[in-house]
Amino acid sequence: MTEGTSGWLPLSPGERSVAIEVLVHGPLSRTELARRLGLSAGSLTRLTKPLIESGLLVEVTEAGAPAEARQGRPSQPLDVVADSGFFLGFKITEDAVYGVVTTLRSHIVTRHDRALTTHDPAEVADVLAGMTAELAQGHPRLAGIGIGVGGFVQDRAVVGESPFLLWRDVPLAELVEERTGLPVVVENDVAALVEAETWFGAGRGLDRFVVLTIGAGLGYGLVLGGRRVPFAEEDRGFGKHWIVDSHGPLTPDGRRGSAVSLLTIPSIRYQILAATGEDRTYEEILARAAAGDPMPARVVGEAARALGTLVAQISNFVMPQKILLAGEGVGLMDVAGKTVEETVRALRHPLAAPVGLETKVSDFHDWARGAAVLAIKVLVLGSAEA
Amino acid sequence: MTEGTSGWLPLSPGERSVAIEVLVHGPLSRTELARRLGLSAGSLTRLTKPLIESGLLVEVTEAGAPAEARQGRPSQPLDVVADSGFFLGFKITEDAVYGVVTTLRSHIVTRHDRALTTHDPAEVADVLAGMTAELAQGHPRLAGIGIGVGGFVQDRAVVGESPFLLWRDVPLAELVEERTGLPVVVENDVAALVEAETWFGAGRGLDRFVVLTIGAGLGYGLVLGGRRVPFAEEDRGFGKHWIVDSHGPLTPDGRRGSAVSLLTIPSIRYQILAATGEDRTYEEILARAAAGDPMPARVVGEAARALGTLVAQISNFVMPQKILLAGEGVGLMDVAGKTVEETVRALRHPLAAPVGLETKVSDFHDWARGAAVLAIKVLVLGSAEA
DNA sequence: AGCAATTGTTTCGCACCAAAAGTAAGTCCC
DNA sequence: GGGACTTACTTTTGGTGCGAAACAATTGCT
Repeated sequence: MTEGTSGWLPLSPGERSVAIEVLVHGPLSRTELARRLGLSAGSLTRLTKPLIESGLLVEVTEAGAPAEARQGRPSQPLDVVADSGFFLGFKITEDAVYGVVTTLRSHIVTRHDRALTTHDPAEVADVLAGMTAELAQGHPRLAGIGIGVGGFVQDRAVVGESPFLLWRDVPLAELVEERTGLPVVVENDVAALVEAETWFGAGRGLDRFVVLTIGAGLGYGLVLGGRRVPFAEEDRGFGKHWIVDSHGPLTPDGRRGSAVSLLTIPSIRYQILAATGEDRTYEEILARAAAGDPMPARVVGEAARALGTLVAQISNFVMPQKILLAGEGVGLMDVAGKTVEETVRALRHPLAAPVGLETKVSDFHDWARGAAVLAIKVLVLGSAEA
Repeated sequence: MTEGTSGWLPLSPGERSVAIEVLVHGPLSRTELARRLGLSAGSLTRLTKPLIESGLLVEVTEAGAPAEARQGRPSQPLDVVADSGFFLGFKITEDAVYGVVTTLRSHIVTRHDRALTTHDPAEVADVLAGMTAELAQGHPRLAGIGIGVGGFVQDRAVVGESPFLLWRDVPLAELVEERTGLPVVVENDVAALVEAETWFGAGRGLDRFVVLTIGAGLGYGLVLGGRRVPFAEEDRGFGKHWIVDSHGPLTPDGRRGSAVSLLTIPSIRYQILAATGEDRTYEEILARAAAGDPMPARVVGEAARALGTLVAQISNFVMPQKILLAGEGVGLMDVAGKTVEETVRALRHPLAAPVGLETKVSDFHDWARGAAVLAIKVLVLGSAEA
């Protein structure tokens, strides 16, 4: 199962930086790489040679678009062989496991989900191993597995605490490794998504970047200096009960105007249920709000103002170049995006640089992809960062 | 003027890290340094030798307190020779220049101030050069000058924009260098103070740390991963008009509840003047508020709630281990510290880790000291970071 | 005195890199 | 169409910085 692909591991620091640069920023010539990495031309020859020999990189002929044919010897761009290795990403939720197979470039090749009927760690590991076996059939060159879990994860291996699975100190990486024989990386789901977006997504190349996810709960990830800032408390969920409006409506958790009670999907549905007695889906509520139905419009408007307040506060204190709104609950932006933007404007200095807001509706497969990207990051690049 | 002291420049990266560690964390043995820096024992012998020969470090005999006399060969702690070089720090305000002489350890040796009657760049540089000449009499071994200015500073050399001096693109470092013959580092005053506190002050050794200054204006500095996060907008003052309470009182700048209009000394004095017709000093207002005089108590309480809101929002999104409140306007904490803490508690999750609040009343000499520390950082350690 | 523990030093070899010189592969222009 | 030029890459060489391991120094303990 682990045939062949183990050839390009491990990488030296120099090789790693070359691999990352090509992986993230597409085909690049050696000279261009030397410029970006601050190395000499000679070093690039030395560093790229083993990467090409191991099959991770290839010289592409760029027959399609030579762009501007300049003077001198033509450059010889290098690119990663996207299918030189495949990675598995899993996202574990309360009642299902979502799995994807991705290339080195994090493109999703296959999806595969399975319901979860138990939370017993060994049985969950069995489920993951079973899904791995099935997915391995179509893609023999699996190089590693990434698993995203809501909760606090230690050392990218042990689930220290996961409230919804009722887990404490479960060595999930070990359990799955011994069943599959593949290297496994476990990480908090939000952290994995943030890493993925920083590398390949909305935060690519940015210095200051924030990810805010809205779904069953809220997620918050901060990237500064191009690196994710680790917050232990955050993964435990303590940090998220932001009070955005102490004059706001009283909501289920008994605290006025907390972001969780105003913004998350269950809270919005609960508010409608409590007010009208009708149990509507999130999409139905958004549609009615858009249509002008007063009650849903009020709840959605309140949520939009809460979101705008959060965005403004984040902008004020972190000053990101971009904020990515992700998760299943960002449909809000389609209906009430204008309210969000107005709220942000009202709470910021008129001369402050406008914050870039990007919305990305994501389903559970995107979370799984995030976990796969983390596996790529750790396994291909040798767990550079803690 | 620049005799002798130029011997220990420049340092290699390894030597630099050793110098910083000893400078910041006091006397350390070679073995201890090897442990902290992740280097081998042999490397420490190699790295410390030139530092000792140049006179920057010495082996101290620690005759005073051998603490626990353990088994084995006794360690040989190294310490910086604090008076192997002196540094000048200046803080330029609208109507005065404040100067200090500090040791390598940033202890203030001498203070010297002078009124500023002009804002012409050349004349200001003349004043700085004159003060330098006077201070150099008592301390011949001056190694460099640091200058803190409110406003936007480029490349630690050019004042790009300073509203209160009405400067644009003034090459202040160059002007002072050619008058004194000493190397000069110019930086935004808040940035310099943050660097100083991160190195030698409240933020020593912390990973996540925030500085909030209250005075004629507000200042905000963020340290993550032990490094200050640079915000270009921040230095321009755009980021600080945080709206902390959109239901708050209307204040001079025409926007409801901005932090500047609720918290800064001029704003508080203005509020009292507008309400009572009496022009009181900041200290008088605080004293009256403490005594229970309703009008000052209301204004001060409002300020305390605004400060608490800021602290809570910063805690929520940056999760610092400590927030330092500095500047001339933190006397507020003595009178209404309880209100601040209550506000913070009300706006955070009950299970969230409590944020460490530290208050430090600072005068303009502390700002000047911050500039001196930056000069130490850049000049001794070779401008490691941008 | 002998042994263990701990710190610091010396020596050696390896990994990595920059500089410089050399080679390859194209364009430009008379 | 053929030399001159330009740019990309490779090879060679030398230097730097580091770790590993052997060695020396200095103490406490028995």
